[in-house]
Amino acid sequence: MTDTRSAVVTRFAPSPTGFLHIGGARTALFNQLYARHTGGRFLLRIEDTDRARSTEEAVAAIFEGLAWLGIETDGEPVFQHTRADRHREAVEELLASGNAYRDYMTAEELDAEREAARAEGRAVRSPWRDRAPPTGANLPHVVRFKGPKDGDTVIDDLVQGPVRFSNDDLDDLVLLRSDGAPTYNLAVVVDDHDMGVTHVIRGDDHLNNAPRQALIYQALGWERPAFAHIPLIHGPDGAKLSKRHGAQAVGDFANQGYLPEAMRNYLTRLGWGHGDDEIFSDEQAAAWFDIKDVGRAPARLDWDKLASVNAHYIRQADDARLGMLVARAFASRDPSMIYGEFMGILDRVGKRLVAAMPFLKTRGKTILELVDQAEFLLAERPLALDDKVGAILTEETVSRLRRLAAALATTASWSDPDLELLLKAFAASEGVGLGKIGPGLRGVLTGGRPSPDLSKTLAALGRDETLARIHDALSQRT
RNA sequence: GGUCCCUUCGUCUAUCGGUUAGGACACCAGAUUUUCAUUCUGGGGAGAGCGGUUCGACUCCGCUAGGGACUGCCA
Repeated sequence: MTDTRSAVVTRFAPSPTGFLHIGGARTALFNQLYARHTGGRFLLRIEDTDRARSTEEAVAAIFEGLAWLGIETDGEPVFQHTRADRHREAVEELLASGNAYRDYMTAEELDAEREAARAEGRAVRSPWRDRAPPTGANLPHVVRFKGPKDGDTVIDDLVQGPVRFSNDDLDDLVLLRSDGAPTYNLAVVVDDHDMGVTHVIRGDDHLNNAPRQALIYQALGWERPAFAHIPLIHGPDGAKLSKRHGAQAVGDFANQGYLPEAMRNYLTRLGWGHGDDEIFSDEQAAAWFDIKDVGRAPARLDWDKLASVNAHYIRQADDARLGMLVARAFASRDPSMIYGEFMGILDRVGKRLVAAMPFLKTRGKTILELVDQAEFLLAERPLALDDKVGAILTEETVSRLRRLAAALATTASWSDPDLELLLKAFAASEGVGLGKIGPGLRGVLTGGRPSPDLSKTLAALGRDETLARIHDALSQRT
């Protein structure tokens, strides 16, 4: 492992045109996993050669998304646009060696050529490919790659296997735009080479670019990296994942109450398998992950399975962390809230939530569901009671609740097990089963909201709140 | 239209020429239960179709069908 020349180098190279897509996140994860697995390095490059489309916010969104997911890169990120001079240098080389040419076609001529090429079912080529450049004035032009017309280019894809392309089918792609800016296909090749990338693991949508890039490597006399094109993530209906499927940005999943460790586990398992293993640690994932085990078919996002994995990690998670996440999600329900109020709510409910978390966290699959389940705790007095609760509060129940309140007011211990004993003893003294006590008490304490075992509910509420809620309901009755 | 890729239960997958085709999620039924959940037990459910190769094919090959990507001076 000391031979740095053979050490694996992977990279994630998103273009900052919006948010961090969940599919991109998985690509990043696979790259990181493979680097970890091989003891190599995992780099990040921001593909911002198209300055008009790239925004600061989008760059920030990528960093944020990766940070939230817990994906760390080795070394500083590379911004592609800063390397434009180096890209142009490579183009000069290509021009000099006869592997590129200046193309003076006008927009109209290009349109015509494209149409003709499509009609004839052939690749786009410029007449300037075999023509001497115009003399005199410095006319506007792009630089195109002059690819071979004969032979095949074979990509030995680590996921898809050998894929053969006929060179004649490949367009003479633009290397330099008329404003002198480098294009994607040129920049990736130069940057991957300069960064020492050995394994290009990226989305399936780039498979068609691979032969063009391979040809550029060849023309530049560079050794090409290994390619691994992983299938895209589709929505539950099999179509490309889009907004209407509920979420596509990493941030959406965060907002919907999924834990980053659950996302990592789920995403890793999506399109990759290791026997029957479903739940595994980051260390296990790194130890097991190999590109050859990545599936070749696109995988659909399954919300139920994600939720199930998330539920597992919620149960494992630290109570204090969960308590704050739930409190924050609860407070965030009101978008008009100002920061001070927000902190106030966190302060008011945070502690109660953390204390209740041991039995609360088995009751929901996402943080948002936990908020629903914690609602009985968070609601402020006096509680609105739903109709069902009203129906339970018969004369008999009410008088029984009075006697129970008295017993609760004087009991020495307010712990869950003692409260359970008290409840049972009370039921016995009334000569009835717990079924006669439970619904009424639960009703006045929660207003009809879902809640855990009665004794746990009492314990979570605390003595003062419990008695106050009972009195609220009783005074409403009479 | 052209080039390329894909196809095992509803979903994610295991299998890497010989298995009653396994697991997980989801679903259904039952048990437990003071609400809602949880938990437990059991159950149904798959090799797209058609041809080859082979003693033997989910596994290899071909065709068909269906799905997808690309086809930009976007990445």
